[in-house]
Amino acid sequence: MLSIGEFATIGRVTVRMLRHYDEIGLLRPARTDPFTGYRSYTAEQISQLVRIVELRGLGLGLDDIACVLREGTDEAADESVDGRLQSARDALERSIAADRARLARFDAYLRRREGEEVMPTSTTVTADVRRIDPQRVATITRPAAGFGNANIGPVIGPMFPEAADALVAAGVSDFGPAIAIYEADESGNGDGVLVTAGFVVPAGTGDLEGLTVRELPGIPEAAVTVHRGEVTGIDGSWSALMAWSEENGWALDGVCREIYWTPGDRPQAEWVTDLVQPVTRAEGA
Amino acid sequence: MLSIGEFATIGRVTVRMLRHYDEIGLLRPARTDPFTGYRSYTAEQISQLVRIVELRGLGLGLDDIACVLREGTDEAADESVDGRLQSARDALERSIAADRARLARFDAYLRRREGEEVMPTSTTVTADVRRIDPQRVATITRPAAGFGNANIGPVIGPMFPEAADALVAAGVSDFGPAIAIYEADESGNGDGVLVTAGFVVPAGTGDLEGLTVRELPGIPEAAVTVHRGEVTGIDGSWSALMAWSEENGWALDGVCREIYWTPGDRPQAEWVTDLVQPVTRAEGA
DNA sequence: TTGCTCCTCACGTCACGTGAGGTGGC
DNA sequence: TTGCTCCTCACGTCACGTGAGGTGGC
Repeated sequence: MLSIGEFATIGRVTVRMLRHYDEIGLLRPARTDPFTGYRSYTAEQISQLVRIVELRGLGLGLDDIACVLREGTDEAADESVDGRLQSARDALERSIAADRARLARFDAYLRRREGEEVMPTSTTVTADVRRIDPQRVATITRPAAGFGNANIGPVIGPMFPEAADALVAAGVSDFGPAIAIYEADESGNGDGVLVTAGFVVPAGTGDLEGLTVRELPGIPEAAVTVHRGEVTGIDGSWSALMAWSEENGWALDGVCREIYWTPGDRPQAEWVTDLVQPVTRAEGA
Repeated sequence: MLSIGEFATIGRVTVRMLRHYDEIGLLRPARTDPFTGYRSYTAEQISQLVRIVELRGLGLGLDDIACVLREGTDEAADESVDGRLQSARDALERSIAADRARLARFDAYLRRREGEEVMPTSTTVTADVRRIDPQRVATITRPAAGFGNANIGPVIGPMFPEAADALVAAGVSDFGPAIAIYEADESGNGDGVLVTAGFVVPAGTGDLEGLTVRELPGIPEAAVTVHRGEVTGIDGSWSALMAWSEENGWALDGVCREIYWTPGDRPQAEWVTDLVQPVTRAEGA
């Protein structure tokens, strides 16, 4: 019989860990003195401990380890053990992939920091690249003569109240933020833009009179920044987002969107607008 | 001014996270109503939140993030921020390396499991590969005619009491477990073995009369199993360890050791002995 | 009045590390 | 008596998730 200290030394674990394994029933000492509480282990238990240490080293949780150890003696454990091993392995792979992506972003961040130190007068944009989930939207689409707030503004202005009225008329009152999408219009002289404006509606919303309901696909990687205040200044934020994307090694890839988070009854100075530009990793970046 | 719910929606974080950031002082709302406790945020604070989310996505802890955000306004923060970023990046790299090693061991473990299912009668050895730290030992060395317990036993038997007596005579009484090392003896007919036996002594122990004190180097990767019981059965455990190493894609690489954990005054049936064999990853494994 | 948003505690997470305070055998 | 090992609580870790129980304005 070995004392807890001897057993811990041989197994290269701490005494505290052995007490913990006892407490959760993972590895009970062969004997516990009923008066002093002293734990005693047998030499045979070393192999159990070695297995626990090995499995823990693979990243398994103690409950999974308990299942693996019970294998062969407990039918319920037998059934779940393969699944538990598989999901632990999956978690490990996901963790590696996530950490690698993190490291790439970290290095991009450090390069940007360097750039700012060298050239501290450059416009500091707070932007990042993230995944955008699919959204269902109820919209109106109209042509405009070109990009830029001067062309877009007068066209899109009336579209939001119209879309909101149509939604209310159709009995939908719990719609989300306003959204705008800009696509090149190839039917005209080539400079035209198709302006789509409307509101996010709950998933599963069907057709609505006077509105086009469609599912905007999710975007795996989109450069996103926030524009604050008057809509007249939005061109500058778009330029800054484009510049930021290029500087950080992202290539523009797809149709951009604007999401107006703030209700229309607030003063424009308080508006908060997401600018969303799909991107892909640029070659050589 | 934005309510906590609006601010959370725009920033794609939970309300609970904003309360947490308020609590730890990372991001205080622009205003907190003194009577109701309601938090209000300004549109300008969005950029702060975006930065926090971005840095958290790089794996930084909230205290590190606080430091980065204070940069430029707080000299103490300025000094530590580069170090904090560096150590966060280092941690990320280490985590990736550790997870990759884990994954490799996981796959080796799964292959072994497969093998056991196919051939459940095979001897099940509980062994694993781990790092062995350097140890200081006080030893005696003598030649034996060959490997195996029949050759080694009679030679090594008297060496432990002799070494222990010499240690006590030299005034060292707090020595650790007994240890044995076996090296091929190239001075004879080629079958001979140099048997080194002694005890682990505290780091820094100097020369001792009648004993050779030396530093055993650490081993980055060693296959280790535990032999339980009589020393006469130790050959079988060694064979099993060699077989296990080969089956799991490890090539033997270096001089093996035995570590006798159990004090000599216990019956041999209770002895616990580590068998340690340095290995390297076999080609093609 | 019903819904909705907001509030403040406060426990739970995971596998122990780390004292505090005390006991038993050499 | 001094050291050493052992014991049982019980708090702390990290960044929140998740109720419980209650309030304020439409």
